[in-house]
Amino acid sequence: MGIQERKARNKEDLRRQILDAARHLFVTEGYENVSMRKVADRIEYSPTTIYLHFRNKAELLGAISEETLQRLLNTLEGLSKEGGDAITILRKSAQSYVAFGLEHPKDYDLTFIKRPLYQEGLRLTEGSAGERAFRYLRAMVNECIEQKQFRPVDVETTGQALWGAMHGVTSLLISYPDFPWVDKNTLINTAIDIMIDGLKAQT
Amino acid sequence: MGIQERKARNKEDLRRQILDAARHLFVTEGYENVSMRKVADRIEYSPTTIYLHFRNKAELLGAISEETLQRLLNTLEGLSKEGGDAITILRKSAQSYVAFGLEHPKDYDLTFIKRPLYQEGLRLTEGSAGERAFRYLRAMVNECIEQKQFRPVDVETTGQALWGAMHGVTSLLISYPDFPWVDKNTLINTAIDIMIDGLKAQT
DNA sequence: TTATTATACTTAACACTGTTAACTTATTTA
DNA sequence: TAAATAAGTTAACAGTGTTAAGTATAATAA
Repeated sequence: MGIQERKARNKEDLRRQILDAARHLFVTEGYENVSMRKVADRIEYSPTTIYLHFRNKAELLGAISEETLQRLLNTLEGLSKEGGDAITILRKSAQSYVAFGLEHPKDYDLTFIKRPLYQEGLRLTEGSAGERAFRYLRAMVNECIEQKQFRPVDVETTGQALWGAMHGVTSLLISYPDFPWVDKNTLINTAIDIMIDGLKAQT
Repeated sequence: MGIQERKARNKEDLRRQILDAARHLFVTEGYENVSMRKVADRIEYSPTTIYLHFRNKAELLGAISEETLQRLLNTLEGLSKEGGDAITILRKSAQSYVAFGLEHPKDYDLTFIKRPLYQEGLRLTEGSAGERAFRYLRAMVNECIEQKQFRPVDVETTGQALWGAMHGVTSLLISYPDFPWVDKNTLINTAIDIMIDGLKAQT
């Protein structure tokens, strides 16, 4: 029964085309400046064809955001395999998180800043990228505590505070590019150092 | 020449009506679900009248955001008059900042999260609310250093890192209301404590 | 007081939006 | 070969931000 498979493959191909076209347009022109007709034009299909693959424009954005989250997660999970002590991995992860945002500012904006407003975002269902990302963060914090490099703080609270701080720096740098920031790397590393120092065990 | 004054007053009145109607609608229905026609309906004028006071919808949002910024700034500046040592004032300011966001989530969203995307936001011209807010933050950090409660960190970098952390916690709590957050106050105070601990002078 | 000019506001229109229902065409199954 | 399914399109609806042109009213100048 290769026929059904071919059909499924074609359908999947078109879905990919739509996603790629939409991401390109969303990133270059901004979500609200991109119409379904523009996306359709780009893939040379009629606008309504998109609705055979996505319920509406918000769901199209949702699918793109989910892929962004996956890419970020892959970057982060790769890091823990490089080894090093717990704090080093945590620091590198934090740096990578912000770096990802600054390297793909429009994608970060769509996924973490803009998306929640359109679609109650960030599913944390078992196995979702969001859930895996947060489990990764929890494990890092826990490791720092077990290695006695952090004082015995609450893992969940600390994880959320760390995410907050990193998301804050990232989203401000992205959202206000004209603000008179100090050197970006200095700012990022200072924010990370302050947090880590504040969590360190008293010596 | 009371006539011109009356006219100016009427004009100002209508501007206020537009701003109030627009803020109410933006906050209750969301910026993109509010049309210029809806705002006009609410004040019982034709849609085009709004364009005699604001260049376009984004500028209308900009004016509302500026007022929100003013309100936040007033709240903060009131705090420093209550007295207390430098760290206490800094902590209370940080708490107030987040509290403001959580008490007016839609306003915070419009001003700090959503606005930048529509209009390259946050003017820092001499005397603007944004500029005053940042001067206030710098002064607080400086005071903590001079009182030897903070180690001699760079004031500008530290201020920006603090703002980042607070904005991050605030915007995440607002943007992801369904996320399994720990107790909000615990999270907020933990984030603040970690930062302050990380900045304290070694004793 | 009358004619002119400026102000405040409205009507009508343009080009575009997300989305749905109804239709056509091609492909697969019975 | 006929019926059913799938894939894709056309046409339309109700609504959008915004502009140009028009109208009425009030203020000024003659």
